[in-house]
Amino acid sequence: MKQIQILTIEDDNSVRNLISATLSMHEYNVITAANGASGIMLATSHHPDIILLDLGLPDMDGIEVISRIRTWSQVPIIVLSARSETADKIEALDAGADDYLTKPFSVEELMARIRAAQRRSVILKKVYPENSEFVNGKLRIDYAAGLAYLNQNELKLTPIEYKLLCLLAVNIGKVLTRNYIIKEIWGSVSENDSGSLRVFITSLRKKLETDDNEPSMIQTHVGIGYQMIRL
Amino acid sequence: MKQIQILTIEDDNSVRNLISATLSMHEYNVITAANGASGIMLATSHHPDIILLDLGLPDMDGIEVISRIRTWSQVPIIVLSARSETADKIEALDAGADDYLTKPFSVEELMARIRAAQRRSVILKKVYPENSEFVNGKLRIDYAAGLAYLNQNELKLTPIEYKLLCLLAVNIGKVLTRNYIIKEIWGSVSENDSGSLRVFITSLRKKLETDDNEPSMIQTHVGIGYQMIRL
DNA sequence: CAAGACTGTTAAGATTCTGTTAAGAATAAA
DNA sequence: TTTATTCTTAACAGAATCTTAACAGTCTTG
Repeated sequence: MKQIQILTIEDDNSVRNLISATLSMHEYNVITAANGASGIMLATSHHPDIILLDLGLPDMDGIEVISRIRTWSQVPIIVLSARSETADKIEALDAGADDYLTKPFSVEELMARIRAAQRRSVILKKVYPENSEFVNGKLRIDYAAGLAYLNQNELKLTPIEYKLLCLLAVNIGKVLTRNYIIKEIWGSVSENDSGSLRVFITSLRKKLETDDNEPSMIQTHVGIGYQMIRL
Repeated sequence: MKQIQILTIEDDNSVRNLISATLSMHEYNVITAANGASGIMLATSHHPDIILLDLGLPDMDGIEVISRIRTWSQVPIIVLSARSETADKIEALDAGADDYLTKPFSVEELMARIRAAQRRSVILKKVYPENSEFVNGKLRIDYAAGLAYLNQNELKLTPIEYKLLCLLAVNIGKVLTRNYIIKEIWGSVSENDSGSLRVFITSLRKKLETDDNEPSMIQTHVGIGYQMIRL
C-alpha cells in the first residue's frame, strides 16, 4: 500500500508543525512549504495526493496559488483559513478549492475531510487506470485484478509464482540478478536461497508453456539471473 | 450543456422550498424527497448529479442513507445538518459524505460548494455507469433496497454477510486481498482477524449454493484472498 | 577434454493456509 | 430481565504451497 503524500502550505510555524505531526502520526507522508511560491514549486515537483493551503500567505494571495495549481492539476485542495466570511469561502471554492475549513478547526474534522478527499482521488485514479495491464505475446497480466492469462485462459499461479512473474514483467527486457529477485520476493538477504528460486522458475516456465514449441519467455543468464524477453 | 440534476432530501418544508427555489433560479434541475426511503428511491431511479442530504430525517438515520447510496454510487453527497458537533461531521464524512454544512448556512456558500462538487462529478459521471442493481447468474443484489436474491428468492443475510457480498460483487472479477476485505468491512488493520472472514465466506457460500452443483461463485486464491467470478 | 560450477527437474517432507464446525461472547430485540 | 440473533474465537482435518535435497544435465574455463 503506497503512502499518501500531503503538501501543507502554511506560514505559521506552530500551526504547520501541529498539522505535520498529526498527519505523520496517521501515516501520511508530509511535505511542507512556508509560502506560496515554494508551495507551488513543491506541488509541481512532488505531485502530492492532497494539498492543505492556508490562505494568509506572506508572499502571494492564496487564491492565486489555487488558480496556478489548477492550470495543470486536479489534486484535491483543502483550504484552511482564519477568515470566516462567506465571500472568502466562495472565492476560494470557485477558484478551484475542494473544501474550506475555518480556523480554529478540530484536527479530527480535518482528518475526516482529508479522508473524504482521498477517497475521491482514489476513485479518479480507478477511472484513469495507469497501465494496469501488461501484455507480452500470449501472456497478459491484469495487475488490478491480480490475475494472469495465457491465451485468454486464466493461469492458476501460487502467490510466489505470481509475484515472480510480475517482477519479471515489470522489468521486461532487463536482466535481474538472482539476489535482486530473492530480495524482492523473500525480503531476505540470505545468499544461499537460490534453490527455491530455481524451482519456481521451472514451474513458471511450465505454466507459461504454449503448445507450439516457442522458446521460453524467461531466459537464463548463467551466473547472473533471469530475464523476460519481449516477444 | 446538459442541466445538472440535484436531489434534495430534507423533511423541513420551508428549508426544502428555499433550497429548491434557489437551485432552480441557478438553472439546476431539482428533485426532492421528504424522507430517507423515498430519497434512496429517487437516487436509484434518477441518478442525480449531486445529492443534498439533511441528516435529521423522520424515517431513518441519515448516515444509513449515505451508506446505502455508497454501496453502488459515487455521486457527491453534501450533508446539511443542524448538528455542529465534530463527531457528527466525522461520522458523516467517513460514511461517505463529500461535504458537511452546518445550519444555518449561507445559501451562497452552499452554491459555491455545489459548484465545487459539480466540478469533480463531471469526470466521474462520464465513466461510471452506475447501476443500483447487480446481476450475476442466479444472484441479484438490489443495492437501493439492501436486499439480495437467489433465483427470485430473498436471501436472508446478516449485515456482515451482506456487506461482504456487496464488496465482492462491486469488484467482480477482481481478486480482493484478505487485508483489503478486512479493512473494508471491519475497518481495522489487525492482521490476525482472518478467522472471522473465513467463517463468513463459508456461510455466504452455503447461502449462495444452488441445487445443481455449480462451482461456487466465490473462488479462493490461496495466500491472497477471494474473488467473485463472472458466470 | 575434463573438472568444477552452475542450472533444471523431480519428489518427498515440512510448513502454512483454508474450510468447517461448534461453543461461548456480544449484541439486539422482546 | 429473557430470548434470539449475530459475531468471534478456537480447534482440527485436509488441502495447497513452499522448501529442501538429490541428481542429471549443461556450461565454463583451465
